[in-house]
Amino acid sequence: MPRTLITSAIPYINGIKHLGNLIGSQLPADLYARYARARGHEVMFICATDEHGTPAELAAAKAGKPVADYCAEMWQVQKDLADGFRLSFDHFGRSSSPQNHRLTQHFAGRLAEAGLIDERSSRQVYSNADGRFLPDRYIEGTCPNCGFEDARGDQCDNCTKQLDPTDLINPRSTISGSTDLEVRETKHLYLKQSQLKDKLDAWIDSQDGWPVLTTSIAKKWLHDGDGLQDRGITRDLDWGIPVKKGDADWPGMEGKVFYVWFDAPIEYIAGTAEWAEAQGKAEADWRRWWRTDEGAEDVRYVQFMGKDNVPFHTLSFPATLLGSGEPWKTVDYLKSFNYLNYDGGQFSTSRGRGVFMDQALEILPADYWRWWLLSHVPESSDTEFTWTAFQTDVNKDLADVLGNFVSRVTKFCRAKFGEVVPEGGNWGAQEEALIKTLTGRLDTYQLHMDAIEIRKAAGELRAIWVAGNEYLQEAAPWSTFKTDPARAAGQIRLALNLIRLYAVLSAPFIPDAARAMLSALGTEDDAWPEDVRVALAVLPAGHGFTVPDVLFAKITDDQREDWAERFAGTRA
RNA sequence: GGCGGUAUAGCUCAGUUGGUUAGAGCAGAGGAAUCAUAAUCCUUGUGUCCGGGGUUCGAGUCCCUGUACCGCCA
Repeated sequence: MPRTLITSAIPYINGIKHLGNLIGSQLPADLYARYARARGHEVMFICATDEHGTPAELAAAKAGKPVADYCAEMWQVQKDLADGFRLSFDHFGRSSSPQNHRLTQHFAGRLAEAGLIDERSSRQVYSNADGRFLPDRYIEGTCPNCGFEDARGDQCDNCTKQLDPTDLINPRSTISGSTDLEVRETKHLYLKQSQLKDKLDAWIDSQDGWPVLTTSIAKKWLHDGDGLQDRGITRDLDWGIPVKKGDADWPGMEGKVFYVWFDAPIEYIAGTAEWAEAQGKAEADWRRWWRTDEGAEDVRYVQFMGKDNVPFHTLSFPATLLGSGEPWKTVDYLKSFNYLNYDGGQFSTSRGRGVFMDQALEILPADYWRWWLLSHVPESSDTEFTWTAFQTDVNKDLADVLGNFVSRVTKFCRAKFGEVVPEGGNWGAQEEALIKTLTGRLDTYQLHMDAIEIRKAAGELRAIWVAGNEYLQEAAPWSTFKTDPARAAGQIRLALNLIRLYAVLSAPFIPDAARAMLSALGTEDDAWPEDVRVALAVLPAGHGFTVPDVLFAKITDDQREDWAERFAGTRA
């Protein structure tokens, strides 16, 4: 049995994500996980929340809560929304878990032993009032260059000159507004990525068939300018994973934590360890997914992420894994996405522009969003979400082509034969032609899904739905029924089986509707078709069914206008 | 300022390593059917493939250049 490890980029903890974030990693990852399971793979699908760092601390402070409490609450919120979208994670973890603490410290220790970590001193701004060091963007002051009063610590937005926080005149903390700041000497750990440059370069060259987007971004970081730079992996914060060398203390690093980008990808591994604990499994049960010396040599590991995350997954995280000198599983295929734009502009979390995950589920069932987003996933370039396109596409594809097919077949059968699969009639040329068409299209569909060519797969699935309508149109059971009822019965028996086949093939995209279809047909048989001819005979004559409710109600013009207005501006 | 991406039918997008009359879905037009969520099916595209150069027997597809939009970085 093939084994597939799937991870989705982990969403940051502060706040609810918008649809652009969803389609950029979690949703396509879920599609692939569902498909792989349906094809009989043993799948481990991991996601988590990314909880450390200054933004989380500030969001918690704003909410008036301890950061740990805030993160726990927001984790639950994100977990519920993931469930709402039917994201089928085997585990949805937290980067703040004990497992991640241990693993992160372990990796740091291994890297130190390998001579890949440097201690370097730097001068940074400390705020006495806030009791903390301030990252560049949390310091503002007057620009020494142009006199602009709200220049940030890293750059003046007025004259665009790059700044060092210590250059600012009358600097102040943007957290508290305090001007009681001083410059302190502080030591930090740096991961010597530059020493791993050739190894990473060779590793990327050894990958076959990665999307151009992925490799071009990685190559640029490797070769641009002075090449891959060393990166600081620690911070002067309270909230995070304490700096340790494995189990041992790290002299000089007391009170410091690892920087969020260092521990976040390690959470993929830790999340699998969390899964094992939650399932009451042994250590070996998760290690067989991640250690090539403990059973992971036959695992295929696929990552999903937006293009902004590519450098971390092609360089930083592999640097951690390869640099450890241990046989950890590295990614085999990295699927990256462009951005989804909203109605002529960007989705914006800060301005509340666009549709957020909670709002989306308030107005429509998950399947509507899943279908539209997946069939328009920004694979080769940025894509545009517009309400009119959403309305016409969803109405056409889901309501008219698929939903109405189910409706017309089941209702016709009920009217002429009752709610039971009718008996009689044999397959003729039309049926043979349909089987031939479907066999070819199924083959293509699988090819696209295997290659994670999502838009093409969606197009093929839609064509499979259309083939059913074409068949009905040609077979015209409403017509044959008048002259040859047995023939009509045979046609409808085939059409009812077609509904079951559609449920199975569509389930990765629209799991709820798929379940509703199977349920209406009174069957649990959701086996992936090995042979179309056989699959179209699963429901035998005499098998009872019920006419389901409308699968997909259409989106009305009023709804569309209402939503377009509601989500255009600021989030309530 | 540096870097990257994108510019293809009214709209959203496909177009493998350059090769014959540039495609799909939607929208539009015409027709068929009437089982169905007024849902389906068939037919229908005279597009300067952003502009300008160049390489080539041949370029949407490669090179140079200009323009527009969008990101990323410091």
